[in-house]
Amino acid sequence: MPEPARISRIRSGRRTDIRRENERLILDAAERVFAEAGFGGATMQLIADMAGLPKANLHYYFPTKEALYRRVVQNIFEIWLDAASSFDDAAGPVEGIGAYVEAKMEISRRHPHGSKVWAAEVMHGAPVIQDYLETTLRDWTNGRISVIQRWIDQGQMAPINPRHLLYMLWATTQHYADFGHQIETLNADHPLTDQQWRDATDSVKAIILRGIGAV
Amino acid sequence: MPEPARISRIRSGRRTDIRRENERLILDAAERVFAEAGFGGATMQLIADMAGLPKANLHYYFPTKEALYRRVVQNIFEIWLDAASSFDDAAGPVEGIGAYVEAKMEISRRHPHGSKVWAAEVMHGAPVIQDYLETTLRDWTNGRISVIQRWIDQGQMAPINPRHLLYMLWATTQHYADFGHQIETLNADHPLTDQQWRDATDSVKAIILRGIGAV
DNA sequence: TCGTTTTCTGACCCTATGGTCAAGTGAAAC
DNA sequence: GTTTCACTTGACCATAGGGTCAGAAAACGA
Repeated sequence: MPEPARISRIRSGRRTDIRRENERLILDAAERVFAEAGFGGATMQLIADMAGLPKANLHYYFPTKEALYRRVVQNIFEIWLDAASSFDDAAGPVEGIGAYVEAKMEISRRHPHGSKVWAAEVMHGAPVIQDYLETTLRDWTNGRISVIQRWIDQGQMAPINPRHLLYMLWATTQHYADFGHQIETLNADHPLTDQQWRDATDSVKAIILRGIGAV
Repeated sequence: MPEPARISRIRSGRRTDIRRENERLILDAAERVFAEAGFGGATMQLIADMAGLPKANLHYYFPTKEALYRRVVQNIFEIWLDAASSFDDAAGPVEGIGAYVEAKMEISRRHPHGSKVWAAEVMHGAPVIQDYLETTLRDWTNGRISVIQRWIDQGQMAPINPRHLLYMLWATTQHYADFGHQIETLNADHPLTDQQWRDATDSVKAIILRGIGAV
C-alpha cells in the first residue's frame, strides 16, 4: 500500500558506517511497511523498494523476514520503556503521571509506526516478544504499581486500582498513534496540528489527573 | 497459529438454514483467524479448518478472501455502533457515559476478536471501511460531541474537549480487547475473572466520570 | 420417483513471495 | 600493484496459498 517514497539516504565513506547506515535505512522502511501492512501483508520487496535497495541486499543484513521484524519490535520496545524514567524521579502523581503522559504522547507522535507494530504484535498473541512481556514488562509494571500505591497510601491521590490506571495511560496515549488514521479522518482528513496535539495531551492529562483525585 | 478447535456446528435440516448456518460458521472462524493472524497472515485453509469445512466450500459462500474479510469488519462495526444508544437516552454524563463505558466494556469482553480486526483495519489505513469512517462514524461522532457539549453548557460537567473525551472512551474500553493478551500475561497468565472485569469497568468509569467533573 | 436446485469437495492451476547463490564491485591494507 | 574482504545484485528456485472447476451428493418440489 505505501507508495515507495524512499527513505532519505546519507552516503558516507567510512566502511563501518555503511553497515549501520544501511541497517537504519532498512529498519526505518521495515517499521513503516510492517505498520501499514502487518507482518503477513508486508513483503520484502516492498521494504526493499522503500529503502531504495535491492531485495537481495536486505537478506545480506537480515537473514529472514522474521529476524527483521524482531529487530523492529525490539527497537520499539526500548523506546517505549525509556518513557519509564518520567515516572521514577517524581515526587507525586501530578508530576509523575503528568510527565509520563507527555512522554508517551510524544512517542505516539514521533513513532506512530512503531506503536502500530507493537500493537499488532500484542494483538496476535505476542509470538515474538512474549518473553519480554513476562519479564521486563511484568517487572516494570509491578514497580510502577508500587509507586502508585505509595502515592495512594500517602494520600496524594484517590484509592484507585493502580493496574487499571496504568492500562488507561497506555490505552489513551497509544490510541493517538494506533488509531491515528481514524483520528485524522475525523479531523477532516488533516493530521493534527501542533496545537491539536497540545490540546490532546492536555485533555488526557487533565481528565486523568482529576480522575484520580490528584488535582 | 490458532489450533483448529472447530466452531461448534448445529446441523439443521431446513434448506434455507444451511446457508445461514454455514455463513455463521465461516464468519465466526474468520473473525478469530483474522484477529489472531491479521489479514495477510490468515489463510483460507486455516479458516476452513477452524470452521470444519473444506476450503472450496468457503469460496462457495464468499467469493474471495477480501469479501469474507469485509463482512467480518462490517459485522463488528454494527455491533460497535449499537453501543451508541447508551449515549442518547441519558439525562446527563453520569448515566450516559457510565452506560456507554459499561456497554463498550461488555463488547470488549464478548467480541475481543472483532475488536482486534477493527483495530488492525484502522491501523492499516482502513482500506476496506474508509467510507464508513467518513460517513457513519463521522456523523455519529459529531452527534455525540453535541450531546457532550450540551452537558458542558448546562454545567453538568467540566469544560473538556468532547472529541478527546470520546477518543479516551474508545481507547480505554477497546484496550481490554485489543491488548487482552498483554493484560492476561500481566495477570499471571490468567484471563480476567468476573470480579476483575467488574473492577476494570468500575475503575474506568470512576476515573473518567471524576475526571470530567461529573461526579 | 424424477427432475431441478443447492450444496459440497478433491484436484488442479498459477502467481506472489521468501529465500538462495554465484558472480561482481570497490575501497582499504600491505 | 595486488590481495582481501565487505558489500552489491540480477537471476533463479521452491513453495505456499488464493482461487477455479467439474462433477458428486444432498435437499427439495411435484
